[in-house]
Order: sequence, then structure tokens, then C-alpha cells
Amino acid sequence: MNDESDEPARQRLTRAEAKSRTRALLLEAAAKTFARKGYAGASVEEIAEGAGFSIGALYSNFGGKEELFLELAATYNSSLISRAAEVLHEHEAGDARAADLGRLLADSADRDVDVALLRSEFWLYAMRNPAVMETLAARLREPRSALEGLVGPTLEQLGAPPEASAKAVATVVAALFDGLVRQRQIDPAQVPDELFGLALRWLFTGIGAA
Amino acid sequence: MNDESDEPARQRLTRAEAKSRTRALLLEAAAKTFARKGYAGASVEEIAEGAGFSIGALYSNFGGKEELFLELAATYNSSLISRAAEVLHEHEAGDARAADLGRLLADSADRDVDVALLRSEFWLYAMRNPAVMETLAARLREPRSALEGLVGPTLEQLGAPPEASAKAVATVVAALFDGLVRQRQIDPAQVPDELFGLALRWLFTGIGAA
DNA sequence: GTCTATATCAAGATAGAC
DNA sequence: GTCTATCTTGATATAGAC
Repeated sequence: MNDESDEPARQRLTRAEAKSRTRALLLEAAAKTFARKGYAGASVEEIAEGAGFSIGALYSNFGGKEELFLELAATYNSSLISRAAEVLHEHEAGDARAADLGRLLADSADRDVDVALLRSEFWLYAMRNPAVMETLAARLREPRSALEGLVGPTLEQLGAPPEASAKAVATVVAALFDGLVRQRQIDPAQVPDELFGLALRWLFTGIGAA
Repeated sequence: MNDESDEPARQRLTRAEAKSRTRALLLEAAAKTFARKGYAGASVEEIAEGAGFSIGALYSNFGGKEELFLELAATYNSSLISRAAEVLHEHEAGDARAADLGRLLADSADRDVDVALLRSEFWLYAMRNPAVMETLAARLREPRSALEGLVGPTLEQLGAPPEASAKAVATVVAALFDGLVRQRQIDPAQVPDELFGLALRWLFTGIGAA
């Protein structure tokens, strides 16, 4: 009784808190390990060790490697969108806005290389497990529609033609970003910071001129 | 002596021919297996069986799984460029050209899903093996400069500004294509055929209007 | 709840027969 | 040159101690 009632201020954790903390640490370690070794290449032992636990602890918290991986895939929403929204609201339409946005995208990509690795792992896994592909598609719908909301006003402002729907343009922007991020890892010199902004400017200029 | 000198017209193969045929079959099976299972997930046994040979035959022709994989990575140049060049020469500049080119790209992507899978596998492998990344970058230089040669004339025709160099635009086009192909596999409805052409049109229109 | 020890299995690679 | 048999390793998952 003493421990639980007299010292709640210390970092004593309830059983539930301890468990959820263990889960969080395991998920974090799993993300790092899957990014570094790939899904098939990663071992549960390495994940457990990375989190500072044993294999047993891992299996007591998750069904196994696959469940850990799918849980991660469900979690990884691109939080990038919200920061992009800030940039868009800070500036009026124009070249400066595209350049700033481009820098933001390039910087985030450089900072979170693991995200790109994991996204590729998720994609490959889903390509090989059709049941998971549907989940992945659903998971990407939210950030995608957020992106649509971001480009929508710009399109109206430009007087974009009907074929340049927010959905279509958002898809193109996301694809462009994805592709540039990957190519930048292969050859950074070929994909300088400015290229992100330039490409966006070309794209929206073209849509406005149609 | 009879066998070798009297029946050359039959499918009798010299030792060297037999070996190179075995190698080709193994490489083909390896491509299929790596695409379906991934690098780490593929087993040499499955590759050998897929080619109709034993594990021993595989090791007699290749150093092992990694060598097989790297040999494949070296081979896979995008032969797409040459077909794209045809389309570009068939049409005058304009919307029809972009639309046709878009259809071509979308169709090839749908036909060769394995290519997209393997390209992702190569990228991930290179991301995790820096020594290989340089090779991958070198390997991509040829098709990339071919693409530059393709977009160059169009850029001149458009009176493109200096920041829209052939290199920069080629990078953007390749990234766009890559991204759209991947997204199309996740949700085909979101990436219709026309989008490839539309995106190209927007891009080049924007470059010309700058 | 977490750890240690282990059963079980699959994979990469090799050696020697043919 | 190719096949069969095998060595060796490393991984998933579980069971029982604490």
C-alpha cells in the first residue's frame, strides 16, 4: 500500500502505464530497425534489444513481427501536411511561397530519412499482401484529402480548369514529392533544394495558364 | 565427334552456350522471385527451382544471392526511354503529344509491375549499402541523360528560362512518373491514365510561361 | 510483465557424386 | 556443369522461472 498511495509523485508507473510505455518503446525500436534492415531483414531480437527489452517482453505485448509492422504502418501518417499548411498561410501566392514550401519539403525529407525507407517498406509489403493494400490506401486518404484542402484555394485563385481538380493536382504533387525525395537520396546533386520549389511553381503556373 | 560436327543444326549447345543459357534463366527467375518476395524474403532455393535448376547449379554460376541481385540491378535500365522517344517524334508538340506519352507511360507501368517492385528493392538495398548506392547512381545516369536529350528540344522550343535546364526538368519528369506509378498501384482510381499526360502538359506549359 | 532457455524450422552455402 | 546431401547458422515463437 505504501508504494502506491504515498509516492504517486515519483516516476512509479501503474501496470497499465508500464505496459503502454513498453509498447511505445518497442514500436519506436521497431521503426528504427525496420527502416535499417527492412521488414524481412529485421529480427525480433534486434527490435527487442533496441528497446531495451527481451524477446519475451515483445511477444507479451505484440503478436509478433508482422503485427508490430502493421501497427507501425497504421501509425505513420504524414504529419508534414500541417507544417506545409503553415507555410502556405504565411505567404501570399507567388514564387516566394513555392520556394519556401519547396525548402520545407526538402528539409523534412533530409531529416526523416527513415520515413522514406518505411514508406517504401509499407508499399512493398502491401504490394505483396493485397489485403493490406486496402488498409494502406485507407490510411493515406486522410493526409491526401488534407493536401487537397491545401491546394484547393490556390486552384480557385488561379482559375484552374475542371480537369485540374483538387484531387488530381494533390495526387500529382504528392507523387512529385515522393519521387524527388527518393532521387535525392540517390544523387543529392541532381535534386537541389530549389528543385522542389521550382517544380511546384512550374506545375501551378501551367495549371493557371491552361 | 559425331555429335558435335554432324548435328550443329539441332538445338545442341556448346558448353559455353549452355552455361550462358543457364545464367539467363537463373537471372530471369531471380527477377521474378525478388519482385515477389523481396531481396531478404527470397530464397536461393526458390530462384533455382523457378529456373528449373538446383541450388548447386545456381552456385556454380553465381557467387550467391547477393551477386545475383546486384547483377540484376546492373541490368535493369529503363528501356522505356526509347519507346517514349518514338512517341515524341510521331507527334508535333502539343496536347496530343502529352496525352499519348502519358498513356504510354501508364501502360508500361501496368504491364511491368515487377519493374516497379524491383526498382524499389534496388533503392532500399542501396540505401542500406552505401557502396552500392554509387553504382546505382551511375547505372541511372544513362537513361537519365537519354531523358534529358528527349526534353531538351521541347525546352528550347518553349523558350524555357535558364533555371529550367534539361537536367532539372528531366529529374522532375522522372520523379513525377515514379511517384504516379507507385500511387497508381495503391489506388488506381486516383491515378487515371490521363493524369500522366495532364501532369506533363501542366509542367511544360508552366515552364514555357515562366 | 518480463526474462532465460529452448524447440523448431528455414535459409545460405559447400562438398562430392555423376 | 549440374545434382544430392549436408553443414551451419540465425530466426520465430513458446514455456516456464521469477
